[in-house]
Amino acid sequence: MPQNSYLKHIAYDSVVFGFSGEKLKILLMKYHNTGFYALPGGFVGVSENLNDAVRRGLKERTGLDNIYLEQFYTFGNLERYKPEVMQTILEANGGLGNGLEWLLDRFISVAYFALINYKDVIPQPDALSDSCDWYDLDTLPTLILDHAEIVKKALETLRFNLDRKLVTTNLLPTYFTMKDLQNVYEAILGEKLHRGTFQRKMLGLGVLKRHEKQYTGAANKAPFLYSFED
Amino acid sequence: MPQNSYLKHIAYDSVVFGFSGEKLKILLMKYHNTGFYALPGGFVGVSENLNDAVRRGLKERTGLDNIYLEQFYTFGNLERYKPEVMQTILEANGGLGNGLEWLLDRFISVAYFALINYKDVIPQPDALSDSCDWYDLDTLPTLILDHAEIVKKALETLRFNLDRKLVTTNLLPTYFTMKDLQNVYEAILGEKLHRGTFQRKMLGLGVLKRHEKQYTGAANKAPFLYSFED
DNA sequence: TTAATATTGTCTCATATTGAGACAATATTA
DNA sequence: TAATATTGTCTCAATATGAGACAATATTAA
Repeated sequence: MPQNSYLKHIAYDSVVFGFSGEKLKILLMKYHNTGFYALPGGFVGVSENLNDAVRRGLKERTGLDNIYLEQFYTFGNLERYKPEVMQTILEANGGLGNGLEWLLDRFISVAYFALINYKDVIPQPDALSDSCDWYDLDTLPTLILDHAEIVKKALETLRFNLDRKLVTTNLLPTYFTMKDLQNVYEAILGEKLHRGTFQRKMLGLGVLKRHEKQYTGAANKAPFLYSFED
Repeated sequence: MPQNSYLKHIAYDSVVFGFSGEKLKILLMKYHNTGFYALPGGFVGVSENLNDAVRRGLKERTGLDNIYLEQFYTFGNLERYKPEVMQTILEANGGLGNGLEWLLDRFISVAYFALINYKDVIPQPDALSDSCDWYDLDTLPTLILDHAEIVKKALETLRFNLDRKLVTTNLLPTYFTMKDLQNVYEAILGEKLHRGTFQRKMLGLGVLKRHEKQYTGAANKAPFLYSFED
């Protein structure tokens, strides 16, 4: 794609949350030959909606359409302008002179978080990256630029909105148990919740549909499966 | 300022809320010879933090420093790219050829809302505008581009966060009565609140400091004045 | 000087919500 | 058939909320 196909100075970064069943994880890219870890991000086509650009990028990394996506902040501090970082990445990938000099400019980044069903995703690296993989939120590697701050703010926003909207079902498969749902809440909030109270509250929302029981073979009463009422 | 002093494609718009004592109002600019109304906005210097650019712009319009400011969304749809609007504005101000052609490009706009004490402000127009003045939120004129949508989202965000943070004191003078505070809440929420319950809740937060009574000359019990506990 | 009036600060009471534990129901294994 | 772990639901106390009631004023009218 020729360089003038993207808007200058504007980037996006996405914090893709997944839930393994125990822990919250996010997707990180590792760049070729640099040891640099970064959030999956990209640029906005000159004839493309900002939100569409982010969905396009997520589709490339995760293969998923119709992802739950929320824009939460735009980072525009000067401290995030470190051309030497991008220079290193480009040099590790065959150097400049490929019409990629525009990447060395200052960028303002619009940040989004996505909530997706961990098991549906096979992460895909891009041309500049060795890998795109899941990392535990509580043991992340060092990230480039201000990406650690972006992750922090994403989690804060998610927590802040948790009791306003039932978004956590996006982190689970279509059918899930009440315990699965509680595990997601506890992973996001970082604290234990009372089982009876949690169950009462979730059922009280009136948006969960109860299905048949899930017989796992465990030596105990089988839990109901639920789905999100659409 | 030469054109290359600003980052291309990036703008900001600000929804400045003030409270007249009865109604919520916002600041609007009216452009010379066009009848166009718009939110106060601006651009980001190449060596300037995004947040600082917004504070600089607000300082020019309101004369105020240390304003309560919150970034709430970044608007990047293609539909907001209407170069003919900016062209009309520029032609009404002496035409192009002044090195202002970059204003005809596509812009992504980072939107902020500010909460300020209405009485502290003497609105100041800029070079392109006839006026910068307060308008009732419920009887706004037609705004350019997507500015009506920006206002709508600003109000939604303000409402959504209203019971999480005590931000409304930013809309009042240093000393205010409980009724003043309740009026602000009612104006933002668009509904009446029960007096006793409201008072109990606000005092229960433990962040209001009670001062002497306010004797206004009205034929009734004088209310206490409060300030925000810092 | 006293009564009338509007508004305030606070209280009470009914209702709703929340936090924490208790208990029966069950799906499996010993 | 008993033991065990976990689930669904209930109960009860503690808290919070919604709505009205009432005494305490600051002023005006009589």
